[in-house]
Amino acid sequence: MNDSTIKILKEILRKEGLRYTKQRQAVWDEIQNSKEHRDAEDIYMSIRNNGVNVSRATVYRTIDVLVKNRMVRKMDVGDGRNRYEPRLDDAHHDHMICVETGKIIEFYNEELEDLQEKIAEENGYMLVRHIHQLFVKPLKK
Amino acid sequence: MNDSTIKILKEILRKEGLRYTKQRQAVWDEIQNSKEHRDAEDIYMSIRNNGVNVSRATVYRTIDVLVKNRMVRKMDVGDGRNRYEPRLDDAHHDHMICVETGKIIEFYNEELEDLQEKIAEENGYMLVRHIHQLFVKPLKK
DNA sequence: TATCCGAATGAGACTCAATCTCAAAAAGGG
DNA sequence: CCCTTTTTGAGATTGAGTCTCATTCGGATA
Repeated sequence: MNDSTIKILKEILRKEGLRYTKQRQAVWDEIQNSKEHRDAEDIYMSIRNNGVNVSRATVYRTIDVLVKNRMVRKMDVGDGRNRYEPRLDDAHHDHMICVETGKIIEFYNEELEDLQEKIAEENGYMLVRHIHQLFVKPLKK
Repeated sequence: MNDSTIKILKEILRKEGLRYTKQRQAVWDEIQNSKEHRDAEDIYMSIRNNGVNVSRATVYRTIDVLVKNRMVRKMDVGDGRNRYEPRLDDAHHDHMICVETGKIIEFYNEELEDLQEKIAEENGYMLVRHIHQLFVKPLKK
């Protein structure tokens, strides 16, 4: 939809030795244009409703490329369906999931990030990535 | 297999209004007797190999009861198959997964635990539970 | 210990997200 | 425009996990 992210996508596809197609562009547009945490089916349906012909296979295949290239973050909410959100250059964050409302709250805590690296190192490892979800419920007032 | 854990299991089943059966005992024995992080199919096959007749349905149903009653911890390693480990009275811990060898290392860090509660509270929530996995690779020496 | 009834079991059907297949369509360099 | 290679898509397949329901079993009661 906007010039700069089209260029980013083309750049990544070239780097991966893949071709630029309207389906791949549509998948990236769809994820990029909504900050929500959406599942693959939702993304697939939205693209079709926008009039672009695409298959589930292509949606999944494209998401894999985007995840690998850090354009999209894949998150496991624990209900069997992965959720995806755009990454672009925004900072890393983790998620808090309200067990009563299902609401997803993003958070970032520097101390937490540092601590994780420290723990990995203390065990002789280097942190590659992490999954961190807090399941919470509202504090009663 | 050992008297005290049989009593614990019977106690839980009674509390839940469920009957004590050899299948339920076998599932608990199987999980309890190995400190590994095993998947349901693995547990199912082991029980059958030990000569106890059991179905997958019963294995899954029993695991749910054990998880609910904190006898077993269910963990999502991110490959689509949940792993289970005995809990008994051992302290809580998180997991570090080596992306090169697949090895699972357990860790516990008090500071990390406190920090998570603090983050939840700062957002107006109470921590119920959390998922925390560090994907790591060995530090080169 | 025998009876009885609701709970538990198991074989296999089913669900559903995700992956795979492969013929047909499209990309893109020449 | 051609040609080769990649991509696509419809639908089949996979696989973890759940559900169904006729049959079996636990265990309270007498």
